[in-house]
Amino acid sequence: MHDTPDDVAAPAAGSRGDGGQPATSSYDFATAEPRWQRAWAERGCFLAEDVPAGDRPKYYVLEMFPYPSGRIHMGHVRNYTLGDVVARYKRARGYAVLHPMGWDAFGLPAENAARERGTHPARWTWDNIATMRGELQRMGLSIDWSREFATCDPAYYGQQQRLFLDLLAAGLVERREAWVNWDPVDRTVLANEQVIDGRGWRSGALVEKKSLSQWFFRITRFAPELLAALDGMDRWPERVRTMQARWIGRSEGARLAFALASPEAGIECVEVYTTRPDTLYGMSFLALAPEHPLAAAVAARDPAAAAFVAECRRLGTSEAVIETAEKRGYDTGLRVRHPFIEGATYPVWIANFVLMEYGTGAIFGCPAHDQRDLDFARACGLDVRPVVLPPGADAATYAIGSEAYDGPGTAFNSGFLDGLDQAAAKSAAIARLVALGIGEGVENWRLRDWGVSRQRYWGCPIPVIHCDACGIVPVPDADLPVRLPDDVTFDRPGNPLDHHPTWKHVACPRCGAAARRETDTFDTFVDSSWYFARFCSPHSARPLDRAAVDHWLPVDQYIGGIEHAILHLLYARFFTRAMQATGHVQVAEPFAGLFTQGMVTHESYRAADGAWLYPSEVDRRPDGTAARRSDGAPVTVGRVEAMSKSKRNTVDPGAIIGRYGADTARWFILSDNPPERDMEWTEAGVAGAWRFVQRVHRLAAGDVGPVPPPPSWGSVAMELRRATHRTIAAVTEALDGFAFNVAVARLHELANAIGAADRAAAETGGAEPGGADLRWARREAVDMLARLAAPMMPHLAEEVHARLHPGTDALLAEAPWPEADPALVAVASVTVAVQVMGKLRATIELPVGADSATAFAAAEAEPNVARALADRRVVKRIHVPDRIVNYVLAA
RNA sequence: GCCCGCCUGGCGGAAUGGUAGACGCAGCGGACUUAAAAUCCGCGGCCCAUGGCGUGGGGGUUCGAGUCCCCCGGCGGGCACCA
Repeated sequence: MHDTPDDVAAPAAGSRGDGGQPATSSYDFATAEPRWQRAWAERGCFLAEDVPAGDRPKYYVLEMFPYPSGRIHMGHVRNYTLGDVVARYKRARGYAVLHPMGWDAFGLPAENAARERGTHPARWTWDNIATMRGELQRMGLSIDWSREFATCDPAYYGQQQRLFLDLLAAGLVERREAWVNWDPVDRTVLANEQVIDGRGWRSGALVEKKSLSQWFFRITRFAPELLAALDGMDRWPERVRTMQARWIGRSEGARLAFALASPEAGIECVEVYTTRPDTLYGMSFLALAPEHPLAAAVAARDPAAAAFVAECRRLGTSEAVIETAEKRGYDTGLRVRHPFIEGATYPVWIANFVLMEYGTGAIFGCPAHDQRDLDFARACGLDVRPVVLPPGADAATYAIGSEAYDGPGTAFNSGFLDGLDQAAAKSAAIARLVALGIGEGVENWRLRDWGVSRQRYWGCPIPVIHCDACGIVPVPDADLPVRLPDDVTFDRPGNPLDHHPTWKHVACPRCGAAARRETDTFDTFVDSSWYFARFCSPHSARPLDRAAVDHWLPVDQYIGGIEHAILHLLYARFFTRAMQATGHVQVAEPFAGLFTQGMVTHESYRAADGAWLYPSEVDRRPDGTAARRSDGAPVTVGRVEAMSKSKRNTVDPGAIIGRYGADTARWFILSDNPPERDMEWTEAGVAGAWRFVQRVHRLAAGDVGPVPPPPSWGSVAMELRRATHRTIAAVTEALDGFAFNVAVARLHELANAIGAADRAAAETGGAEPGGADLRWARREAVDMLARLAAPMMPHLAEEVHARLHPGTDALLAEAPWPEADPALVAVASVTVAVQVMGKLRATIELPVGADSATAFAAAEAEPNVARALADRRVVKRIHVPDRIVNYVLAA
């Protein structure tokens, strides 16, 4: 049987030593939580101003906004709890906090729902939003709901259209014919980043190549800045910065033209990009991508070449990735001249490992110093000629085996480059190429422009009109937003906007002739590339209000999943720079601090027939086995892994909150481990959090109202006060460092200290008559427990606060963060470890700041220490005040 | 293959180069109870125990290493023919 809160009986009365006050019954979160949520809402505790009048410093906390898929999941609970702790804590620390919420509401699932169930995407989306808003509100998040928006609202996407037209006018958008990744299942174009292992990131279908006219954001224009700025982003995780740097992929090298010994179909030379111009003397072949124009020219007259090219294309996206592609090639019979060696020529091959998309689609092969070239040379019987001599190697005998050498060294066998180190050889080679007029030093980027056209209905319409006479015409500002039509059908594949009988037919705004609307919509990553800025002035009639964004941006703390390390975060960074260039914002970078949370995991369960079972369908037995609840059939307990619908190892946040309350769910999700790591959701863990919530409630039961300060303090009261103030300091430090699990541990300790004081009080009654000092100290301790726990369990904290401060209507949500009294944090004496040769022999109690003479005397008085030192010569004595004493003995 | 991270009791984890294992979970013992639940208290790394060994393994720096350096292993993640 599973316990529910309702089954839990009231705790025993008189458990405290303060006169036998009966404790109250267990905490009724079900009425308390909504009550405090209403109180916060009525007082507008969490409302921010677009441009605040006061002089409080600003703090913008943002969690990645959710896609309204239907219900919230535990990943959301973790994400939004983390953000809420930060928001509530910073608010208490005196910041004016902006903590908004919205909906990433465009996207394919809404259209899939329309196709599968006949629900209109808008209806489906808005229903989901309503459900999920309710679930988030039950979590008690300190969100400014007056700023809420959904990206599928014309009020939002209309402004996005304005931004787009500004970017278009600024030359940051381009339309061009491009080979695109076509997802045949979703029937849409995918960005390179959305193709994973040759498959669509959402559908999993094998991606095909297709040529279409597309809109592109010119993200490559900002590649240098996007890369350089990563260095200064010290509040981003190192690995995210590394991933982005690699994605942007700057390299330095040379671009040079190889002259063909005899022209082919009018082509006289082949351009090559290389990062190793210093190894040109080691060349043994030139290789072309199968899609290279020269390869096509050869294929046009050579059926065998054509067959090889066709085979590469077939293997291209699919099997080449699955198999560990073997290097293969086709000798075209053509030859190119070496740029430096008079009269030398090399064969031109078509090779399956050369990519048309990177560099120039052709390479020169230097097998000795590039592993891929070496593999290819060995497979095709080509020369291997070393031209870089590793330090210490002998030029006469140095040879390449099965591994290419790409380390540092000195050029040899290299004509005018001989004896130069790598850097010098590179510049000398480039200088010669320039002098010969056949090449130059260049930098190259891996980053591609961002194609944003999607052949979908449920997205933001791209606000342009195609006119046969005028070409591409922006939709005039007065005609914005370009709204999606409601009356669409999903009974055939492709884009419903294109099928719509009237929507796309409009008059050209410029010449008035019949023209067509663009029927493509934006990639939904566009929607999420500026939403954080819109939150600053969500109701503005322009995309952004300069005063508001200048005040609030950048986001001080952004929190979300690592899965967005490249796509979303890079697009948002680009968009911010684009908005800066068009005068919409002042800042260049959107997110000053980034925190990436770990996943929520759970055991998975399988019945004998192999079917996955939900945790709620399974009973865990004390002996570690598991059984299906419905019939007791045995269940196999599987791996602990990320919660997913397919494995059914999900736990419904709504059910947890309904059963235990939001505070318990929040407390558990924070308590078990550091937030950047994966956490395992367990029933036992929730139950533990539930017990602590109840315990805090019990500690605040009974007579806890205001008491006059006592004239003096007994030792029990003083000890409790010290524990309280140490906790204030420790929890503050933990929250500053995102160590929420440590903050939880420190609060457990304070609760333990209150319990210990209660027991001591039962014995001594305190120093003051009637235990006035203890009553005061205890009340302080409970007060601080509630205030320090408030960012994490806000409802119960309010409940306790209200009980401690009867008659006040001040809310804890508006109260300042407590400050530790340094005099109480400081301790009078410390336990100092005594080591002999680094091994612990004793501990001694010393006054704080005791000098070395005192420390050594006390240490040597310890029998264990004296014994260890007996008959040995002490070479050195070390004393680190308040820390340690160590004796070094002669060998 | 390359890059990044991680490895501490039965489990999650804590620990400015200074007493390793805070705090919690699970466990065991006790109190309370007619009984159970709940609650409260206590115990808890390992061993040949006045001592010895212990933070994946091996080496190093240091008076002192979970922490710093080098090598190796394992696990996880990211990128992947980027010329």
